[in-house]
Amino acid sequence: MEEQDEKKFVKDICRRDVDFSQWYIDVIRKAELADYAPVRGCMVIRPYGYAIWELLRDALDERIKATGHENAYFPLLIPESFLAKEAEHTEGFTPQVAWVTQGGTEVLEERLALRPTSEAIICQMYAKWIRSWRDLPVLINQWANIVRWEKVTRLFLRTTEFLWQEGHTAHRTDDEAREEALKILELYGDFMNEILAIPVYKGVKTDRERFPGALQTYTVEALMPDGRALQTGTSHNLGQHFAKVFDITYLEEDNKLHYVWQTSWGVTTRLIGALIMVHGDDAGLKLPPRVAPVQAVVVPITFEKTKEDVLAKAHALADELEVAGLRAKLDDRDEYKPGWKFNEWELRGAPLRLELGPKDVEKGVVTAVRRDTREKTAVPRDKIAAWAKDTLEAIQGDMLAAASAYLKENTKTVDNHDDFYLLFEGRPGFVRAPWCGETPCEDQIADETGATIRFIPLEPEDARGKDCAGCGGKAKVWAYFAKAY
RNA sequence: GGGGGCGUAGCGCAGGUCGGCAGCGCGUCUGCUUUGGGAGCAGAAGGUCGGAGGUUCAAAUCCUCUCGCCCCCA
Repeated sequence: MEEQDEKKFVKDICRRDVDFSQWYIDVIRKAELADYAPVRGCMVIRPYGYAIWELLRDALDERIKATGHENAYFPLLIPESFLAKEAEHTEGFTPQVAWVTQGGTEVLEERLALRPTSEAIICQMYAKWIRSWRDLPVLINQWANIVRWEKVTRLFLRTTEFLWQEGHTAHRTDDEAREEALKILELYGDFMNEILAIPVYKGVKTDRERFPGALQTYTVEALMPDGRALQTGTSHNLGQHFAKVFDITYLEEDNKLHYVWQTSWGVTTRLIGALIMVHGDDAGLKLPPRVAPVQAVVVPITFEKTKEDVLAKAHALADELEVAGLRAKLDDRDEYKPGWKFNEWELRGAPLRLELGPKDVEKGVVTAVRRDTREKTAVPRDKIAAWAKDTLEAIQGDMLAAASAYLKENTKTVDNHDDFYLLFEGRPGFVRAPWCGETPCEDQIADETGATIRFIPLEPEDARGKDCAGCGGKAKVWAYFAKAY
């Protein structure tokens, strides 16, 4: 009976345990977050989905600025010769670059790349702008669109064009650049915890997974409910590779020319994909209050005789919540019944639903329902704003706690080859295992199990004395493996 | 890189083997009755069957070419 009721709530969404990818696509389309565009691999982010993006973008932007960074904007088009300067970078990105070869009727002398990332064009400008040690550090971020010609696409997770934020900084010393890269990693982690309610691991990428052209790539990794890891952010310590090829030099206090030390870092609209997967359930989307476009939806329950009165009171309720600083919305559409609205707002992930009908009015209460627990509470009308504020905070915390518990439960440790391979016959989540540190071994593990090293912890854990879970040789460190998106 | 599926009304699809009036469900619109977990009745609108060419008295259907999209596996 219980289960039947559960199913009745939503039609048209595939159950998560039946087909997770189908569920993911269904939620995106039914909640109107995005739609396929009539262009290969591209999507349209619809108003509701874009509202989520704006909320998380603004929250992140605030943190980026609070740490001394400024926003700027660089061109979409990058001349081929710029892109070709850093060899490893070029090799890494050329398979994915889209080109402009013609302007109007004129064939271009040099093709222009649609930026797959902006190091090339930004470094070119930094070479011009940076003259003296007094110009450093340069701390610039840009919000932009990116084009990467991916073979396989998936809404929000991998599309030909996507939105992101990319920070590009230049520093006087190696240490300062490393500190910057780590500071941003920390910032990303906190942001995902506090705003998105997504717990993450922070760590370093192995050589195999490093950003093309970087000295070191730091990563933020989350776990999806299907047991696959998703990289939700990266921060690169670029060293002096780019400085040397783009000739970004400055005059130090010692009156000598030095190359700058650089970082770059970014997160993308992929975060919305993570939000959907980490928190969603069979009823649809479940948004953490801090990024919910509608935090509290007011649904009036109207009957003919009391309609006018209830509607007026519902209106007043929504207004009062807005004044109290909540993103509240009155759903007074006449053409849908309350039951329909309940389902729709659950599907769209609104954290709180406030029902107001004649019985509530009579008793002086509002019937409040939490999206995350479906818990129903009769809240005294005069206390509703304060209650809603507190409850939204509680929901935010509870959602993080639930996701953290899942991450913890699905992080396992094994210390030998057999257990390791056995685990990866399924999708065990993160697996912590001893590793020898050799790329060929890592390649072989990837070939045989489909799992890759997602990260090595920032404080490497000594695994000497153990055998490598892959090749059986002498292990050096504990690495975290997972099958990834 | 390999494999598979699809293109017909806004959305989801049937029809295709066997050529013969362009269909169904949902949605939309109008009206009335309704409204505490996806309402009911009555009526209406909506089409270059992805595109081009061919066969035929006749093509969504058969043939050739072509464009596009999606999914799965590595």
